[in-house]
Amino acid sequence: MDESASANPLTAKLRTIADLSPRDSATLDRLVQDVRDIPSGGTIIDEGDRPTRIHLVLAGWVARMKYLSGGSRQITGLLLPGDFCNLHATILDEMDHSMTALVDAKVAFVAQDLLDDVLFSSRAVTRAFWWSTLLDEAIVRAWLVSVGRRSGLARVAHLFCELQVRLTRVGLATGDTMVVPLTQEQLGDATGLTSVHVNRMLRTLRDAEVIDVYRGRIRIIDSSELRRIAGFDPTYLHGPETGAGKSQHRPRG
Amino acid sequence: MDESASANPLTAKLRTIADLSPRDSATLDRLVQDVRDIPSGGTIIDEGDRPTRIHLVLAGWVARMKYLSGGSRQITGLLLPGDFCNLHATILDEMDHSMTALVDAKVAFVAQDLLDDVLFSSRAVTRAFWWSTLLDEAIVRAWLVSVGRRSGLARVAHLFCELQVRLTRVGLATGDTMVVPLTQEQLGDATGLTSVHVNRMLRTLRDAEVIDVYRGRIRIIDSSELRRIAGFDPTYLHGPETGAGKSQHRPRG
DNA sequence: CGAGAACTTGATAGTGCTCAAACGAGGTGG
DNA sequence: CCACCTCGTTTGAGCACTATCAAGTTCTCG
Repeated sequence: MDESASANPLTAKLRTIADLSPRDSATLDRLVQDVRDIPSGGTIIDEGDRPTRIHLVLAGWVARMKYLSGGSRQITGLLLPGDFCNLHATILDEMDHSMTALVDAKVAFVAQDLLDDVLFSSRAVTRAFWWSTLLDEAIVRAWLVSVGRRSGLARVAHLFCELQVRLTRVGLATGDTMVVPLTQEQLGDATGLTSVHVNRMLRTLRDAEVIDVYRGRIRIIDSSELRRIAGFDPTYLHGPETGAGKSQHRPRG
Repeated sequence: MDESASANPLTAKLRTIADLSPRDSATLDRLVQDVRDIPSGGTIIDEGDRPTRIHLVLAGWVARMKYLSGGSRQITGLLLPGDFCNLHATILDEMDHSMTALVDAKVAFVAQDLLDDVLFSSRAVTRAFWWSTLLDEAIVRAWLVSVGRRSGLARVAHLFCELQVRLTRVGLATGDTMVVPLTQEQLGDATGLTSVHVNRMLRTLRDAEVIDVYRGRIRIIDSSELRRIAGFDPTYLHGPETGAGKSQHRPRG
């Protein structure tokens, strides 16, 4: 959208921790060649497919999801603009989950060779890509912690805290408001809850005047209270804004 | 233990998918220089620490764990011999979780430079390391699916199915029996259940004559029934033994 | 043999699920 | 412009899976 700077959200994201030269930035733009529009609900790659390209989300939201035989499903990751779907997926035989666009999305399809070229183009870029990979892993682990050990209310709150940080990094959230185009069913699939229960947790957060939800737009009214409810410690997002909220863990037994 | 072949469980694991030359195998052994004994319950690296080395488990079991402020904790990964704790962790500022030995363990501490040397020593090794990294990610995601969408019984069963495959790869399980030195509380921390409930699920599996648990040793009596209960599809472990159980997912909505 | 850790089991409570129905908003065709 | 249809949200009632609390019991090891 902004033509003066790079329109590449990946650059914005990597700048979170890396000092990218204009040349690095230009190199990253080389990834954006084969851009495809994926309509809302469209599949980018399906379980069982053999991956041949790497995917980079440029616009819209994409979910990593796994369907179970009973018909239920779990969203194991939300990919925002600037996020990759598996940097080296082409090494694997077949996909064990699928990637679906949750809203109309733009996705760059990148050949592994091109990716490798870019990846090793400079020390800063290599390092930034590794950071990005480790961040993705950290996010999945944080989700596992949420789903395994937090209450429904805390899970929903925690997801919002995370999204606020991630969206801010790519310029998609400013201040206290962000667009979260997820249905309550999708929120449930991401947090391991049912849509009915998500609805009740949202109402609780609204009644407590912690957040305001209106038409896919979330306004965080009381950020510190939201983080308290969530037990949110941004350390795992490994950014510069981490500061403040250090964890107070205490080993047991 | 077996002096004739490489005593390096990493080699055994990577051979699952890679054709490693004797030279590759020797290169991998170079990682095993600074080996430390970690007693049961000992911490390898703690939340908040700045990682300076990569860790490779050689013997024993190690858990990735995250403590929450309420005192509860979630195990987000079980590292068996041959498993790395974060190939490039040194890129990150500080650990967002800790690594603890669940039994007496031997862990190789590897400098990032040495690791990089080995990593790029041959095309086969580079590829094998990537496979290993992607596998780790896939396992976390599978745990997330379990905890988010499976019943307590299925979660416990699924973990056993996974461990059976992983232990077999490094020669620690033969046939239907494996040593699983986890307390019921630790099983609970891994599956998002309480120790009491784990106990009941184990009893259910035992009463159904699906598994036999005795003194930290598990014998799988009815493998296909265990996999049915778990909804286990080994595809995510991306090995050659994947074969048989293809998933039958059916997208919804 | 004693002490502590881990396992078992029972009773009770509660968080979150299931089933059901009504309501609201957006889109489409008449 | 309105009827109608669909998808998503909202709310209620009842239930079930899993947590919590509380003893016992068994195992392990010094």
